[in-house]
Amino acid sequence: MQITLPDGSVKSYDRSVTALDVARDIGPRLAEAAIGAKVNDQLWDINRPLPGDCKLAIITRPRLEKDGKTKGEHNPDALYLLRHSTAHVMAEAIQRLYPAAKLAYGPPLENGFYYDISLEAPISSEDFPKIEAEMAKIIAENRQFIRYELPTPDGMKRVATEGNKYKIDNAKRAVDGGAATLSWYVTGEPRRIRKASGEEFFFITAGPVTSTNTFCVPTSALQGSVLDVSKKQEHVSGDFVDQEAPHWQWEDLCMGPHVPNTGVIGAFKVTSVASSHWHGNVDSDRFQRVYGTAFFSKADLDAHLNQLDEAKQRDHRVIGQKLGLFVIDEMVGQGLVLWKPRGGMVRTLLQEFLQRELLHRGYDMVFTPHIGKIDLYKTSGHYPYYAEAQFPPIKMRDHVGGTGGDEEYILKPMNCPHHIRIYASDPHSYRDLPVRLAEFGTVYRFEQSGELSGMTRVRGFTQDDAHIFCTQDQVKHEFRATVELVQFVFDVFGFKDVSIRLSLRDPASDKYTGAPELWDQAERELREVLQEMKVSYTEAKGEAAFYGPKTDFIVKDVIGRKWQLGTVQLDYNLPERFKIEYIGADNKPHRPVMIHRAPFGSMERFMAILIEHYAGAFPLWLSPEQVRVLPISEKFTAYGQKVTQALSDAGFRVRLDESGDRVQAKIKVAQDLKVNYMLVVGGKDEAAQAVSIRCRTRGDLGAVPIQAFVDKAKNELATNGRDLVGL
RNA sequence: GCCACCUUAGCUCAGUGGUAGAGCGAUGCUUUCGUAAAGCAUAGGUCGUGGGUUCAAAUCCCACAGGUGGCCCCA
Repeated sequence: MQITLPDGSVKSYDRSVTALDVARDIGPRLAEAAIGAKVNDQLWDINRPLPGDCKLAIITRPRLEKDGKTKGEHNPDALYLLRHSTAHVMAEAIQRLYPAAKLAYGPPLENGFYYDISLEAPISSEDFPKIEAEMAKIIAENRQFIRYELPTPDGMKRVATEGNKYKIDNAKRAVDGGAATLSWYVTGEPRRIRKASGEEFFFITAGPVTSTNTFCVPTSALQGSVLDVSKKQEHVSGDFVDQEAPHWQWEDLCMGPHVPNTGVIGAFKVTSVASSHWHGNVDSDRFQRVYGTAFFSKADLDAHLNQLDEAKQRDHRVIGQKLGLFVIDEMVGQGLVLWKPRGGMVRTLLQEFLQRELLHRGYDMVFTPHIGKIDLYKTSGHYPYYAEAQFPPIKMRDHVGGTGGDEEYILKPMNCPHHIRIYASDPHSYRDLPVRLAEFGTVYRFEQSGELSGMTRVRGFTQDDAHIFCTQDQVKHEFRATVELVQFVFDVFGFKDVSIRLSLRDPASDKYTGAPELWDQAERELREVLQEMKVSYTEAKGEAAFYGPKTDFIVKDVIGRKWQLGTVQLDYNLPERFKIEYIGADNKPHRPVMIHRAPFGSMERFMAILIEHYAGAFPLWLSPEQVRVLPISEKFTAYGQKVTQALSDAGFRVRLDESGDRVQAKIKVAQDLKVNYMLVVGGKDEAAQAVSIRCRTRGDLGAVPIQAFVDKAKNELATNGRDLVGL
């Protein structure tokens, strides 16, 4: 057997070996730290015989710093194994506490793991300590994870015997996916029984012993952590001279792999419980989804929990409240955002910034109303396709005209139909194209109540929307220009962790409108442009808009949820539905192509992410309050007013703190509000006609003449923050 | 929409069946102060809403509303 190690060296064996055997041959310290392996880039149990010639990398537990934290970066593979194993430990603990619990599915996650479990009574956070205590016992017992495999017919029989329909389903899926065997992991060495003849057997049982869920194998069948069950017997007869008392033994149908034993789990926590559904289907069985996380050390866990706490402080809902940026008022309605003056200032600045950029890039601004007649949306396809996501129609009767008919309007769920009608209001020559119509257009969607969340998911929001009408020849150029616009915008705000998703239709679904050939063409063109631009992206089937494929820009919020911000969508369908035209060089009518695009996505969601991105500390150009003047006592209020006026005249957003507080208190207040610069003014400053600058991050920067501060601050704006005041 | 949990002063929160509390904020007075909270005083609450149990409910039960975490959804 030829084993190729990561450094390229090769080890040869003429016998079956496990990754641990190889690790031992390399060095005792490696073997000591080894908890798993990667075999041909696939995770593998450290004690499982290697499959033959292969590439092998040993996964070790991390080295710890003096303070107990992992040295350097966490190894995702090591954490994966650890958390997958901890999920088993938690499931066992829950089954011990609630014997009726049926397990469904328990994968590791980026920051932890969960297990979907069917329980008779729901559990709550009050039950966590009990579960954690039970887990701690299992970990203290330092039990081995032992793997055994059964050929699929035998394996299916075994899951059927256990009678857990979810596991039966998991097994069926594995078999349908081509698995030749099914594997189980036993937590802990099984009970041993010994016959008078000296033969020793493991007595394998799933959960509490019954007549049907047990079998026996000779103890010699345990090699490494793998139990060879090819010689299993349902019953062993004869005289037993030594028999361990029946004890609880736990196993789970599982692909693995796992860490070698439960003792590897250094620190863990059950973090939350929520509900989920079998196969994600609402009409199907409901599970308790119990979340937890695990680390190799207590210090790592504490650091992680601290980080979560800090993230909570960065949450836009928390900061929005603290800084007075926005409020969502019960009396106004769910999911309807009220932008308070400070938030409104930021939004105005965002709009000014983008609008300047759009005008520069050949867009025209338009305005359209918030409602439209229902036929408009029937033509566009919104109404029949997404009726349940819209506010119900407003019925109007024409009393004055007496025509007697009812007219129905809906709050617009999208701006495109209105923009299409603007396009259609004039004849167009190919010479006019592309036509780029932009609007900060407010739309209303009746999102499910359970989905609403701060400013990231709301029922009324304003898209920084635009629709580009162009010829087929112009599509790729225009599409590329819009993607570049989105990239430009994200760059201005310093968003680094952005993923690009090419959202395609799911050919199996019937929720899309338009001919498949047009979809294929649009999807092909988007893909080509992204490839030409050499941007990395992932493709997501089924994520397209109902009228066309799109390129979405996804960012994460502070608690790790992913949100789509910018989007660029290619659309052959709406021009067709509205039968819009332009006259080509051949003097014949042609159908233009539409591109929908929104760099921010919506003002609300963008603002939410921006608040979290900056932790509320907006850069000078975006700050609702750039400067606050702080007289050291009320005696200097008059001079403070003079300074405030000078700054205001110079175009800055500035306030004077006229309270009777001491300057320390004024600073505290201004710091908490994340004001960029505080100007402390007292007798010395007045005498010199100066201001003492304090920066919210860099503290006291010393005194300068008023005009000098104005110039420095203007320079900071002009250089987009590269030249900071005080440097 | 579904499941679980939560809702007490403007904000953050304590209060597990027996007369509603704290800190911050607000207001007033004193202090007139040089870089992250001066001192004192006062006001502010039918404890989300409605119903029920009880001699007695912020506290227990039910319904509704809103929020949070998930699920489903997401043009």
